[in-house]
Amino acid sequence: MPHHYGHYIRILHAATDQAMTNALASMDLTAAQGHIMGYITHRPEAPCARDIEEAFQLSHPTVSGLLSRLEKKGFIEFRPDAQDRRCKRIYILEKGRQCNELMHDTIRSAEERLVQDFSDAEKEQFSRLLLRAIHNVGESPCKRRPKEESKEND
Amino acid sequence: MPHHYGHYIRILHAATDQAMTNALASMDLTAAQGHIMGYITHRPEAPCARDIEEAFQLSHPTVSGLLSRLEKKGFIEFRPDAQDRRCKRIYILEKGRQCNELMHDTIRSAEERLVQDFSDAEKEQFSRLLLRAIHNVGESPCKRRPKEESKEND
DNA sequence: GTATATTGCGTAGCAAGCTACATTTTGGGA
DNA sequence: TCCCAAAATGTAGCTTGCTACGCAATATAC
Repeated sequence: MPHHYGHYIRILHAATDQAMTNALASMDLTAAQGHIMGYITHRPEAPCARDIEEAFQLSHPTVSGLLSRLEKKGFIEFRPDAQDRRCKRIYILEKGRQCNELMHDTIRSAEERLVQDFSDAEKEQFSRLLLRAIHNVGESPCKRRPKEESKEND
Repeated sequence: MPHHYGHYIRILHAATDQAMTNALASMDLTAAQGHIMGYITHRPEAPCARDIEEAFQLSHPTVSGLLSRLEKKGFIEFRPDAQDRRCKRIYILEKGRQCNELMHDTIRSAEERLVQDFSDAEKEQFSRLLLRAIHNVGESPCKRRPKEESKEND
């Protein structure tokens, strides 16, 4: 009897996404936007769109849309890079910095709720199985080649 | 150190969805459309949109859009119910029936690939943990109340 | 039998994902 | 130097998900 992993994963994704979006609604952020804000905030250097595409495995148009909505709402700002005029660096504005703590806690507690009745061993196992499944499927949606050299540190 | 389940789940969902969509592309079906076709096909009675919303936990507009695209491509057909004029029953057309076998195999092998190096125990565990996580999150996206009475059989 | 609630569907409008293509800038090679 | 490839972004157009409406038909209540 086959297990319907695809179905479970779709349901689980929809549910977690919805839960996080609801939890962040008071801050005027969606789940996707919140995760990106978290990434930008705890980066040492102001990232550009490309960095976010890499980190979240998302296509450029997707990231572009998310960032433009964040900009329109006043969470972030674009400033051109002095060295490379192709690249627009992303800076957090005051409004973005304000909701950082609350957002971080909100996301963390949503993560914890997901596995609230799991033992430590089960949590480990869940992570391992998810990562193995990701690896098995392969198929990164936006097919970007792996970028063989690891840049100048990070 | 927290595990980023939300992140893993998002990636896994995107990857499986993409893999299934690629696999079904030759039949002019997407993953979402394929799953619905499978559901309609192996139903004893011609279902209506509402049945699909229940089965897949999707909102009415989402299902409505999917079905209208399937209709436009000639996979299905709507016919009004004789008893209840509100309800449009969904019938599979020849084109839909033709790709049924191939589609079923394609989806099944994508499911198997996901857990290709899992032991039987790990497969069981994966299903159990996914279902528990879904239950923990709760939060059904389209908040339809649980329908306290379980209808006549089925 | 009529009034109201429920149910099924349709549509508008939005977010978030994708592909495919164009544009600009950078950088490397002949 | 000059030309072309690679990289970063922009934009058009699609699917899939949602909420929030409204409408028509049925079912229930009085």
